[in-house]
Amino acid sequence: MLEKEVSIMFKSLDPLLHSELRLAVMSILISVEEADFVYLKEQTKATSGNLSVQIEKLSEAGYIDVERGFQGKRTRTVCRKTEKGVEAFQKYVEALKGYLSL
Amino acid sequence: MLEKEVSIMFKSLDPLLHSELRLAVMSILISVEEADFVYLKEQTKATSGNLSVQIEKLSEAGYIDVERGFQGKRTRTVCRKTEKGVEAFQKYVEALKGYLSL
DNA sequence: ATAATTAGGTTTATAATGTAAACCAATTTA
DNA sequence: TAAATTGGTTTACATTATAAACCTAATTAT
Repeated sequence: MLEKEVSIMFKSLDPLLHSELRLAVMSILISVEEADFVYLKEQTKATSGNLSVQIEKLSEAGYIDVERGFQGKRTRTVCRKTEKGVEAFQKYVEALKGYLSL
Repeated sequence: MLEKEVSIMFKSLDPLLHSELRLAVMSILISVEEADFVYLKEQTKATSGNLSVQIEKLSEAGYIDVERGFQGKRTRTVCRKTEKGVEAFQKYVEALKGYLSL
């Protein structure tokens, strides 16, 4: 009985979300319809390289959609959360609560 | 003005605590006076090697005290949170809330 | 008595991750 | 036209996480 309680104590934390920058990106995208590279960079204070890599990972995982297009003549990369991304985020938050006793 | 709000959005996450296993260990120690290696291993389902390494890191950081002694004739490693560890944990939880909108 | 097994770990080697620095192409400004 | 800026990507390095191998002491089986 005790063992059963124990086994549910610490759910594993999705490694894709358990990363400071990727979590920040998802956090922003959850609360907003879309956000472009420049905006995400400002908000997270990440370097371009790091942000580029982490966006790519979230995209590969299917947690966000990335659309590379143009704003006038300049390139513009726009990101949006996916259904899958939202679910993963919610699940991550629930799992994390087990660690924080929230 | 908006910029000021932005700058406080994502507080940086203590890398020592932003690790699944180390966070689990701290989480246990927060709620309990002391816990030995075997208990921590059971609760976290970590391998001995990984647990050993992460305990050492928390200890080096001054977040926990580690006492190597004996239980009868067998060795027994007991861990306890420190004041510094508790403060770091609380700060981490507060910072994390900014990412989860809790 | 000694050989094998278990308990309680630590050390070491490898794989995965995170990050910054260097780079590139296009655009704008001097 | 040269220099600087924008909007990124690629690459190389440092850090981290993890498992596997190892070690010592104690227990159990032969």
